[in-house]
Amino acid sequence: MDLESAKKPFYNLMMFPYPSAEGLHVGNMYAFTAADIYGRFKMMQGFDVFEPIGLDGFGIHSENFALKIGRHPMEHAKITEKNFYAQLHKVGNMYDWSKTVETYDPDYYRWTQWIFVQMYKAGLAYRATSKVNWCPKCKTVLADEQVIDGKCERCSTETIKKALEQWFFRITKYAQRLLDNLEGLDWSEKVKISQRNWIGRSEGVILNFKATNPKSQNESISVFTTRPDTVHGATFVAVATQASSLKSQASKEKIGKFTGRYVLNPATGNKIPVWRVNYVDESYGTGAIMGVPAHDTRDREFANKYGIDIVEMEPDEKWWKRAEEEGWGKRETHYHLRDWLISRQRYWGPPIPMIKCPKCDWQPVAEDQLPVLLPEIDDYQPEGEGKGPLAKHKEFYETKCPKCGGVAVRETDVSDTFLDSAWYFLRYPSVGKDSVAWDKELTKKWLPVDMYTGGPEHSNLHLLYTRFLTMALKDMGHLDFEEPFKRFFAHGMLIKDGAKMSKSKGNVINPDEYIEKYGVDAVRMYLMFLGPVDQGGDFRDTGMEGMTRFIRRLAKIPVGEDKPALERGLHRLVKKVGEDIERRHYNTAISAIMEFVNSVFEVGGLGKDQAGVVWRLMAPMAPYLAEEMWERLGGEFSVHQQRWPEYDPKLILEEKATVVVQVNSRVREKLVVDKETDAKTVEQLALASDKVKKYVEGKKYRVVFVPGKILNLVIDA
RNA sequence: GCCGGGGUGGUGGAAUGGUUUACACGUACGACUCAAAAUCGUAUGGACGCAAGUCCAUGAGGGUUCGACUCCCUCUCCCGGCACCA
Repeated sequence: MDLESAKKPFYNLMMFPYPSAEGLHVGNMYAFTAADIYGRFKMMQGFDVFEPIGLDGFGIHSENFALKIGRHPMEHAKITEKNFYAQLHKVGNMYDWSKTVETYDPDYYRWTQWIFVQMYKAGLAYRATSKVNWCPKCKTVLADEQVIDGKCERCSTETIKKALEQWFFRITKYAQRLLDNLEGLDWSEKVKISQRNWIGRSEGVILNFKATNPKSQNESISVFTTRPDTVHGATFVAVATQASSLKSQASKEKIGKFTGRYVLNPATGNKIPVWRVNYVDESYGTGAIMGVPAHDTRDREFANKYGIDIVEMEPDEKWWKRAEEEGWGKRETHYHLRDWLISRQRYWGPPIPMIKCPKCDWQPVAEDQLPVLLPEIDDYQPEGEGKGPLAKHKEFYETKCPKCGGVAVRETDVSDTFLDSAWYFLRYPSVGKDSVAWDKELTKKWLPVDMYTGGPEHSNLHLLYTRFLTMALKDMGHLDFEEPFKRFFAHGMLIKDGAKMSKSKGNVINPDEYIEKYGVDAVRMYLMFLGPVDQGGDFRDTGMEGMTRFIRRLAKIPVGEDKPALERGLHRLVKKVGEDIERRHYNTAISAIMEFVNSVFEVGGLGKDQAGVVWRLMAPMAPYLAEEMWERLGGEFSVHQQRWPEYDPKLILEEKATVVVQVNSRVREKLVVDKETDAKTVEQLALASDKVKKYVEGKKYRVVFVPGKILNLVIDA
């Protein structure tokens, strides 16, 4: 399809996979099939559907794997790319293979770096010292997701926090907008709630606890609280422990030490002690809290342990007001969202395009000098000491200052993988345009994305980063929309025989084997038949056999004269399948087709036109079979270019209806009558039946009647 | 702890106020076959019963309603996410 001339653009995007060496996971195929069916359906409805695919092959996941098997990440990327694309060609999706994106391709990361420069120029990228997760054994920085219960994901060593100077993106500046915009998005409530929690807005008050000695005001302590209405119960103030002292987030035990100081409770004027405790996070709020044992369970636990006073009280709204009026409190809104840490002391990522000059400080690399190529080096293993492998390569980092031309050094850290994937959807339509990150006209035409399909596990990080970046780029004038995905559909998880698939259990399905054995259409159909895609499904080999049987049966349908007896059923099927695909309930669309096919065999076959309708209904789900059957009917190529069939609403209506006759809400009889038959007539018919008569004879009853559905004779006790 | 999602036959699931268990898997029996596979047919929630039939059943308990898998309340278990969130 020609993207420039398309009339009714529909951008059908699925989250691109990161290519593991094991190859395409059946879970990928599950998600991609679900997305592809929707895209093919939209195409048959007359949309120009753009459905691209690519690889998220830069970053720590791929790098770790390469390290593990001792292969150079660059070489590894080439191998996995070949395998992945070969596999992706086999899953029956209508990808636009002329527009692929690989995040490790210099033609791509050139623009990832360009975005970094734009962020820097806009004041949204800054440097700060931050504590990162550090594994002493692997000597490397770990991402938060790689730390599980305080331990390194790879070697189970207890991780520590290490202070390093890093690059950050100022996502917190957009916290409120990220929150507000959620309202207007056609996303599942689940994902929206997850984002709201992640952003974690809380409204509270900064309260000032004055020092006991009025002269030493610098010994006052400010705390942040969302519950100033409990301030009169505060019997201590707790401040965070020093970073140096042990603070493992795994430990549930409350530990503290009295500082020897006292402050005054602003509400009561009481003198209360100041403690250092391990359960206060120094990076949130003011790094100090008021301890209210009567109201907060953690504070109570702590007070009990150290014998601190507990003043029982009830929350009192008046303190909100008095705090402000009397000047010892100030309303503030806080967010739990943290700025996005971009730096990675690793090899396999885009070098951050910044240069440090002794005279001019940090300068961005000139845009016409991008990309800063990632050099092919042999010592790519992370070694620690807070620096990435590139820091060992003079030929890489020695450069000149873009501003003064003096001797300067490049940044040797690379950027986070999440940055690679935070803008790829902008690139797809513009692949091949070498002079811009994205073409203005194409972007106007194709974006934002109409339908985005992917895993719910990306609700917080990936989806928040893309939204943030899109907003920032809009504010800089590079885009004219601020929400990247109009609709987001989260698929569920595919399991095998009731258990999560994992390498250690050895129950991971390789889609290639199944495609080889059963054919891609049968695998697609089976995956979609398991249940609603948003709920996930349980893959069982016996079920796979069943679907194969169905497909064989389909191919055997005798086609001849139209069967009038099937006409109504066919129109109903068109309605049902269309509606089910629209809401991504492919499982019930398939059952409906199965039911129809069962009825086809009852009447001994299908008319040619009728068959044509069925094959078109099946085209999105079973693209090859539908094509073949369509061709056999003599239909013009291709079935996928045909219009989605229409149904006649009048033909769907039955003139007969089954009315269920109940006595005291228990089913006693079923009557087939004209749809419009009135209550009296149905009642007469019902009473003529012995099954009803024996329950109501000689008794008084009242009648509940729903035309065409229910006649309930209620004998009141 | 908080926030989501869920609990329906032997299994995956269907049904969003009106015949619970669609569709499929599995199982049993039968047909075809020398035999097996494949295919086709029949049956298949539970209890009692020769049968007609009756009663019970959508995690547990209660409520609303002529009628509840569906709506409301309480509880419970499973799955997922977040978490010393001040």
